[in-house]
Amino acid sequence: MIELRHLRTLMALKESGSLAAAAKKRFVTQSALSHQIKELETRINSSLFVRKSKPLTFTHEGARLLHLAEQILPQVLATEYSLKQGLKGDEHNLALGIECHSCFRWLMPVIERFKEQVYDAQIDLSTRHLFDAIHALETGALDLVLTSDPVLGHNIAYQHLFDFEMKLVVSVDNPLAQASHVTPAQLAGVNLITYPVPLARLDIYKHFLEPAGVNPGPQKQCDLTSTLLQRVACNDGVAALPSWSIKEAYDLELATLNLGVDGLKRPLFGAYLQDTSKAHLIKRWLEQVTLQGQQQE
DNA sequence: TTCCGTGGCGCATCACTGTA
DNA sequence: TACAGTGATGCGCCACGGAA
Repeated sequence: MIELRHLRTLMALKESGSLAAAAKKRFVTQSALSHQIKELETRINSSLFVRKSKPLTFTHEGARLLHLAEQILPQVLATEYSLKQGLKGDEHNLALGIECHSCFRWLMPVIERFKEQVYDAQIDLSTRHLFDAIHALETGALDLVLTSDPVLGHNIAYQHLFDFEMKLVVSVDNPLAQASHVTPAQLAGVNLITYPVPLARLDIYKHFLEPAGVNPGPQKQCDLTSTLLQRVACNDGVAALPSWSIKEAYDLELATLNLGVDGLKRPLFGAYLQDTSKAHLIKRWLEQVTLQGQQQE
C-alpha cells in the first residue's frame, strides 16, 4: 500500500531535485531512501522517476503520485493539527482556496515558512472549490481565496498581491517556436492543452483570444502540469501557463513566447470577507504570499 | 577524483502467534 | 496475562559502478 512516508519522500524529491538531497530533507541516509523508493516501485510495478537525470524528472506514474501527495499531505497536516487543537477553537486556522491549478508549486514553501513564523497557525489548502471559490468564501467554507478574477458587488475585500506573466509554451518543433511573441490570429484553430477548466474561464481565452475575436482549436485537458508540458513537447498542442509553472519543464524541449508584443500580465489577489474575525491572520499570510511573488519575479 | 545511485548484508524494532 | 519465538520491516554500513 502507498504510505504517507512515500508521499513525503516524493515531495522531498521534487523539492530537492536529487535522491541524496531528499534523504537529507527526510533525515534518513541516502541508502535508506533508495531502498524505500525501490520498494514502492516494486509495489506499484512502475518506476517513479528517471534515474541519473539532473534535476530528476518524474515518470507519468511518479507525477501521478506526486499530485496525490500535493493533495493529501496538506489535508493530513491540517487534520492532525485540528485534532491536536481539540476544542481550542479555529481562530488560528485559515481555510485557503485557490483558483489556480499550478499554485501548489510555490504555495507549499510559503505555508511552511508561515507556520514557522506564526507558531499556532494552520493553513488548510483546498482545491475543492476551484470553480466556486467566491461562493465558498461567502458561505464560510473558506476564509481566503487566491484569485485573478475579482467579482464586484460582494462584501469581499481584494488585496493585490503581485502580477505574474502568462507565457505561451510550444514545442521547439513548432513553427511558432522561433518568434519572441505570438498574436491571437496565429492561435486560431490551434489545439490548446489546458488544465480541466472550461474555455471561457481560461486567461488566454478571456484576456487574449476572445477580445480579438479568435477561437482556438480543440481544448485538450490534463490534470498535471508535468503531463501537460510533456504533451506540448510532443507537439500535441500549445499551452498558456504562468511563468512559474514552466520551471517544471526541466529538460523538455520547449520554447516560451510572450502573448502579444507586450506580454499578458495577470494580477493575483487575496480575497476575504470584509468583516472577518481573522483579518489579522489573513493579512500576515498575504504578506508572505506577496513576498514569495516578489522573489519569483 | 568526486558525487550519486544501487545492491548485499546485518541489526534493531515491532507485530503476531503460540504456550504456560 | 505474560512471555518467548518468529517473521516482516526499516534502516545503516559498506562496497561497487557509472557519470561528470
